[in-house]
Amino acid sequence: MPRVCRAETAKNRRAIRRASSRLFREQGLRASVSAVMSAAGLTHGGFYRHFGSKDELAADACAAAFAESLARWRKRMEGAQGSARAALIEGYLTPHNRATVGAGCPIAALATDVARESLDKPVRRAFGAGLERLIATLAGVEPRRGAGSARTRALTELATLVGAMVLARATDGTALSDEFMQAARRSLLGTRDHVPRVRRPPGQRRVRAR
Amino acid sequence: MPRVCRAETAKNRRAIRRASSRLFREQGLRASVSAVMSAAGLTHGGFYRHFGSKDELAADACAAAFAESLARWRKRMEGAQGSARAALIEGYLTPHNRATVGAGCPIAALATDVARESLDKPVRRAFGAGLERLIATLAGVEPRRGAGSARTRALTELATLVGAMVLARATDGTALSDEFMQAARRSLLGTRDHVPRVRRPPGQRRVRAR
DNA sequence: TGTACATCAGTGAACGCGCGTTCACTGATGTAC
DNA sequence: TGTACATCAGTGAACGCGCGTTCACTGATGTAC
Repeated sequence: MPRVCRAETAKNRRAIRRASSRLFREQGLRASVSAVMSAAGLTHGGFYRHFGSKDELAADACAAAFAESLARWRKRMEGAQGSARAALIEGYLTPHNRATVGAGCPIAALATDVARESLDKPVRRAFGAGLERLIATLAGVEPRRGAGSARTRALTELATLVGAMVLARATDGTALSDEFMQAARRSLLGTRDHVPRVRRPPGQRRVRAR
Repeated sequence: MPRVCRAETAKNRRAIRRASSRLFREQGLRASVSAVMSAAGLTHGGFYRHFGSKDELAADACAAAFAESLARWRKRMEGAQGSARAALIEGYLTPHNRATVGAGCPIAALATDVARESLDKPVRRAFGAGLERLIATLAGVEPRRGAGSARTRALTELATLVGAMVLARATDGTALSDEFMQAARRSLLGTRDHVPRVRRPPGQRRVRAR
């Protein structure tokens, strides 16, 4: 079935973007063009009508994954009863998120793959840009606490979240996997057995870690 | 040159182990058998005299990388003037460590790859076993601080270290990369702009977090 | 210690397979009149 | 609005290449006597 109408073409492009965004997160950047096209319901030959190269697709898929992630973060923050920060953290460190790599955080899924790409690859720019947006969101989530350190705190919290998720996934199926997620939740949300005395801003919801 | 003496065979096996341990960390588990053998100074055909499969090699290489890492941690702890914990953290979050993936922490290098392997692959057991040993080391580093939470603290600290390193590598070449390492160092070592009042055990060296 | 021979570590070609990319082809779509 | 035709989205075969693994071969090593 050759030559498809413009609306159909646009729909197919979105399908390729969506499929690649999922498959790259699940399998890494080595997920094949054929697999992506097949998941989008097309044959591999038509790929180059939509993207100039696999590298270009990787950047596009990465950007799409970050956009999706950012939208989810914002939704969680807005829907939070009490601390938006706690809502983000609790929403992140869940067994469901651990299991659904293809729909989850692109940082935890792709950071190592991106690190292995050479510095001029387009996926690096897409990753960096998406990352900066998530950092800004996380840094802005609770404007209190000492001067210029909101960003520093956000960077560390993100590192802890991503590290815990990556480690939980690498140890999936063992008790250690749950331990990583619980430990990070407790530490970040300040349950008493980890950080003894946390000064909690008044009016903030007391969060149960676990 | 066929049939080599036993000492030579053992030496070659060590060369394969060393090369694979480095290449897997650098390129991921998709580093090829040919590349490994070539880096070990051999041709690819002889590989199966040493290992039953690439999966078996991956497990062996992973175990070797963890052994190397554990030895380095212990050395740092013993050589520390002041806080052993601070020595570990400062030794981990360095530009040198960020640049030398092939000789560095196997967790930061391989966790995502391991997470993508199916649960029955031997590399998962090797990874889990090595990880537990590093966790035990980190948990035992400072026996103080509230009852059963040494392990919980170690798990979170490891997540933060690994997350910061992975993120620093993914953003290598940008200012953000250094920021990740500095933020994690400050947070973990308790410089005042992040965690306001840390009770420092007496006699412990005051650490500059850059 | 010396000799005869089986063993087996390493070589390099070959296997079937999947990769990223190219290309001739198709015919419905979009456009010029 | 209708007609003629150029465009181009999608197909499927093909390209050169590298993958993990196998195998016939080699000859120095290790062993049995």
